[in-house]
Amino acid sequence: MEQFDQIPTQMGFLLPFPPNLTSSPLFSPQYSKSFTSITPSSLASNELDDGSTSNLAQTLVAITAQKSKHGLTSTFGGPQFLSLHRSNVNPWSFGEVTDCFRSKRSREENHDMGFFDIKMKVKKMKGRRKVREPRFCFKTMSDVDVLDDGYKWRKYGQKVVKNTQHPRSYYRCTQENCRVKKRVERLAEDPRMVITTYEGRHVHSPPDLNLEDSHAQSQLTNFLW
DNA sequence: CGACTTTGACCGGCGC
DNA sequence: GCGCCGGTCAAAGTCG
Repeated sequence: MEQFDQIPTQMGFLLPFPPNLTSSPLFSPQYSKSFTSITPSSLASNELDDGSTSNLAQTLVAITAQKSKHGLTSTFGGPQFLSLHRSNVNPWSFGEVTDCFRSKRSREENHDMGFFDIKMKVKKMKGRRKVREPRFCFKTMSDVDVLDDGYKWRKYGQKVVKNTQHPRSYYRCTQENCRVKKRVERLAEDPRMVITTYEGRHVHSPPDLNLEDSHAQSQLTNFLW
């Protein structure tokens, strides 16, 4: 597999607070205050001590190291990332980001934020509470569907979702005892864009990457900013 | 022959 | 209660 050609040259992570964020139907002020942007210092200080952030950093380090290994410069952009889960400074006590897709209502009303809407599930489950793994998702401009993030994945399903012409693929980490999953699909409005959603935390380092490698770690900052 | 992909069936959550 | 839909399973197929 040609590893590195598969890394996208452009990566627009969700969601770098657009100015009109709070005016979106799905981003009422009481929702938007629940979000916290992730900064290099907050990552470093473990301020955002939750699974999604950790896993995001983990994956970014992996991808960055892959780029570094192949002598490529990072062109990843975006000033801020969004915490998608509960944390000390993100006291969104119950709820989760469920879908990083443009909402039906937004489509119908022809909102064009230039970003995706996030649909939030805020109601409680009946009876016992369902525990969901932390998630984060991002979109990339790429010819290939599956980005090489250093981990090994096994495909376990594919589904055509409603109102999209491209199927969604489901992958699981092949590492034993690691329950991380990811789904990959192409954006209906722009098939050049790939939406990747990670769910869960890896309980191991990428097979072909030593995360203790200080070089890889130091690349994270360059990668992000 | 093992690892991986494909694909139809199945299941559970959710909205009406 | 029913039907729709997304997510998962698992048997069969493919590949190296």
